[in-house]
Amino acid sequence: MPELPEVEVVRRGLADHVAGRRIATVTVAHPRAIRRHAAGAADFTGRLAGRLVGAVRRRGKYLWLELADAAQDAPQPGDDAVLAHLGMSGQMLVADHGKPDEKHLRVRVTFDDDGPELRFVDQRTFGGLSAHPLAPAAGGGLLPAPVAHIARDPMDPAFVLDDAVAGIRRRRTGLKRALLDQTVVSGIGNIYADEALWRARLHWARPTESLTRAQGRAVLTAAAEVMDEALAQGGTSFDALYVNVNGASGYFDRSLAVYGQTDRACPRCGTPIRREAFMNRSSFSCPRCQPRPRNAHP
DNA sequence: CGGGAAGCCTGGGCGC
DNA sequence: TGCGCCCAGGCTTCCC
Repeated sequence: MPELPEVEVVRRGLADHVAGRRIATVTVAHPRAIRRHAAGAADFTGRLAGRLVGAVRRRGKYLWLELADAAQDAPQPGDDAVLAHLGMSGQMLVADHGKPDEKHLRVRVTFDDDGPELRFVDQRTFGGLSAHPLAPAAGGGLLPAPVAHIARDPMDPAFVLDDAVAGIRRRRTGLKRALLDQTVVSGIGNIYADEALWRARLHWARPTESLTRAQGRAVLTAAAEVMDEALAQGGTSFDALYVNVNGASGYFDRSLAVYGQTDRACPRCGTPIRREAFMNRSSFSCPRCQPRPRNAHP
């Protein structure tokens, strides 16, 4: 599932293969893929056609391509950007024209240089594309409107660890819910939340109100480290014509300590990893390293 | 207004 | 073999 490291791999791929090129045509094969573009498919394609792709930005799991008329144009408030969220199964593929269409091709973008096209492919259509004007953000920079409420992620140079810790401790919920809340800290999904909790030896149901500052720093530092490691491995797996999102977390799945490791030995103490129900899905943890707190959040 | 849960999707895997 | 069910899960929307 694409979480922060996987989206960053895609961002880098787009920066390498799409930035600086002028869009020729845009075809929407499945309207659900642009459902977040309220003005509809014709408006979406019209806003992109003929525009030059500028910088490729990311915050948390959202990424966007700035659009300009000329290469020397610096982005201004009101300029359009193409916003993408990969959801569960979204892929950005850079493909030669002759390559057969993928079964779940949703949007095709061609360029006036006749080079490889950009394809948005998404089996489960939880993801999608939309166009939005950039607007000045409270914390600086220019953001598309749907990203305005998303907190900075741990790879952002302006990320402030202690502010994120304070944000978690202000919540009144379980620790994992807070880690998954993209308005507190962004980029963390189910996989990296479980890995970070294991590294920090904290249980997912730990009430945030009883979390110490040191524990908050530990779990967020662990999240940043595990995502850095995943990025380093995921970055090795894409080639020139494939902007990598393969639906899994690159090669990093070999390095997961707890996620999906039910009944396997904890790498730290050997105790079998347990799986517990959490928000209609799963949490994986070590029963010995991460004992359930007495005051566990329900 | 904050917290929690339902709903959106499809294909792989499994039991019968 | 084929059907039905469960599971994966990020985000928006709705309700309390």
